[in-house]
Amino acid sequence: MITIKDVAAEAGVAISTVSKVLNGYDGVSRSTRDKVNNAVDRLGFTPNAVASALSSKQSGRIALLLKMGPDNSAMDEINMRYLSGAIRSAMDNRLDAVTIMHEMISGLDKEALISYLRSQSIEGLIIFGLNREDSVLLDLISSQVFKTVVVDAPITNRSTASVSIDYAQAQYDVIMRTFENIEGNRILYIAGKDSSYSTSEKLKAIERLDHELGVKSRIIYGDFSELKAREAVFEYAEKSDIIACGSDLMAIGAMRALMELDIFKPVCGFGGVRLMSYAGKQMNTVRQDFENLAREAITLLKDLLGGKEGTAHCAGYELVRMKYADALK
Amino acid sequence: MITIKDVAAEAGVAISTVSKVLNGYDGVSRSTRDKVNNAVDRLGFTPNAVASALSSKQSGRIALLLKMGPDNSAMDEINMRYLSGAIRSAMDNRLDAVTIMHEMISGLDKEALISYLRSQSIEGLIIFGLNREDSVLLDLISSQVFKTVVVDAPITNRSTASVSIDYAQAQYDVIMRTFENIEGNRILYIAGKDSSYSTSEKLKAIERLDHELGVKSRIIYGDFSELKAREAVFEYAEKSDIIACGSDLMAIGAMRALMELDIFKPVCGFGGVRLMSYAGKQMNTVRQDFENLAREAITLLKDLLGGKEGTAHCAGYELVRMKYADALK
DNA sequence: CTGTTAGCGCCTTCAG
DNA sequence: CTGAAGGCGCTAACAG
Repeated sequence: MITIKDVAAEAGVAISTVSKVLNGYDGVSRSTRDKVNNAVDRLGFTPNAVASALSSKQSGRIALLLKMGPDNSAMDEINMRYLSGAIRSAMDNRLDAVTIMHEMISGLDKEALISYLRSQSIEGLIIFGLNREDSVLLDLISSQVFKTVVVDAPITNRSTASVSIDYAQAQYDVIMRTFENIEGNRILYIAGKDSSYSTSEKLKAIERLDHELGVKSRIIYGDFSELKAREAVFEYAEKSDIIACGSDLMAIGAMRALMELDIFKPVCGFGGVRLMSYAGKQMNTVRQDFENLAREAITLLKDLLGGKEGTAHCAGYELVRMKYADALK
Repeated sequence: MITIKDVAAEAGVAISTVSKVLNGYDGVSRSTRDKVNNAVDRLGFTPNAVASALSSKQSGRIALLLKMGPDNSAMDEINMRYLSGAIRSAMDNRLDAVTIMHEMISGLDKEALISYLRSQSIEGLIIFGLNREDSVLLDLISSQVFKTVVVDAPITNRSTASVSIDYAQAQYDVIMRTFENIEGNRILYIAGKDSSYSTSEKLKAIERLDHELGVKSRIIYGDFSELKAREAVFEYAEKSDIIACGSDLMAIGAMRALMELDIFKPVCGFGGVRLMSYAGKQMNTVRQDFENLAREAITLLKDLLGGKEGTAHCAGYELVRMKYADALK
């Protein structure tokens, strides 16, 4: 293995000088910088990240915490988008991202978790899919031991930032669009989970609709399950004019149920996953750019690691209409 | 941060002794071992993996190479299964897994890639989704610079092992089952990609059917695309008795096309992803246990890192019939 | 602007 | 069976 020492010798300078140019510090003349860079190229030197981490006490390692959830393809699709965005962005930011599934650490208490993360030299965390039931994680966040970015939950403190879209507005928008050309004002809202932060936000949209437009809404918790959404539709569809769902997967379940009942009611979803194309009819949904959300999360984390304070950020979304053709690329 | 030194002091022994019990070496008396372990617990010590890696020159880091492929949920589902299995298993084996997407390194030539992986202190690779067109990776494998396990491609050498299911047999089995109660022997086989190793294997099943049963088969390359499978069906379904597809996604496309044509032909897929439930009718498919495949890959890699030679391994599969209810959990 | 010199935390011979 | 000592490759003051 060829080391910084070899480079120094090759370039005819001191070891620390090499380190400086490698790390982009200033205080090195143009000419020595060139000498060093040439030596690096000539020798095909690549710095040893481990040694660097040990020495600088900065590993640049971050953990991506994903929730796999009960097996379903929609969740997989979303997680994959998150991952893809986060990993790429981490690479661009010279951060070293390891991914961890919630279940892998679900047995640990706060102390054990901290100790585990420390032993992995993890400096920062990005938490996807956090909800109010994740008490250990919530504690971890308040402890402020690690710099963390929470995606889709409005939690911040000095070392915690958050990103998400404006769920209340997005949910409002997609329902409004779905109301176009519809008579009636009874909405069956199939919400996600009580413990989900985004679900609470989305429910604000329903409240707002109630007040602003005198909409009559019935709220059922579908727990993000296709099956439960299906059952809700069997039970309440007749008495509703539109069916709004807190997730695309539930929208699929709802649409399938309607088809079996052989009645038509407009349905809207939330998320914008390709899977939705399989619902059977085209539907409105809110498309979240999951990759971008992850990228923003990385940027925020980088800032936190750089010493900035945590803040809440808002990402964009888009209203779209998905149909089977969307699945065909 | 509390170090091995503190533990040594607390336990009243030398640093090296602590190191030994930590790493499970023998040559330490039962009583000192206990003293050390107690000290570790009392202090809540967790070893610093970075220092350990630097010192031992064994990072225990492996890279998981995933191919995201053109956006589709089936691929996401499979990748997520692979990842989930690999990451968990890596954790159990005290390996540190980082995931890398093929596209992130697609611009690099062999040298640059080696240098990149080296700089990340990566010792081993697990490559998912390799095909004959990935020349840089193929070169990397033959160079034997890293211990690597290839999933789903029969490549081995002294430092390369492989795992996959017996595609030829599995494809044969699922087609045979689909032939049950069907008259006729004309099969439309929608294959994956020419450059895919598993596709070649699956095609052997067709050959075998031709010889053994006098089946008349027409082979079309669908490139794993739902759309292409759909088009193939529009063109050739009438002249076929069953339609066998090299992937579930293509099977979905095929089934949808049949429904639009309003004719019925049995269809079978391959993979066993939940997504298949959305095809519209129940279908036979080969269910691969992707998580397990990944776990086996990790085990093999661990062996390779431990000095064993590379070998080819075979994993199991199962024939199943998927229907919409499967999507409902 | 450049070079010298301590460590970072742990592993690993090699004496004792 | 235990302890002392010398690195691993790099960073970061601190002199020069």
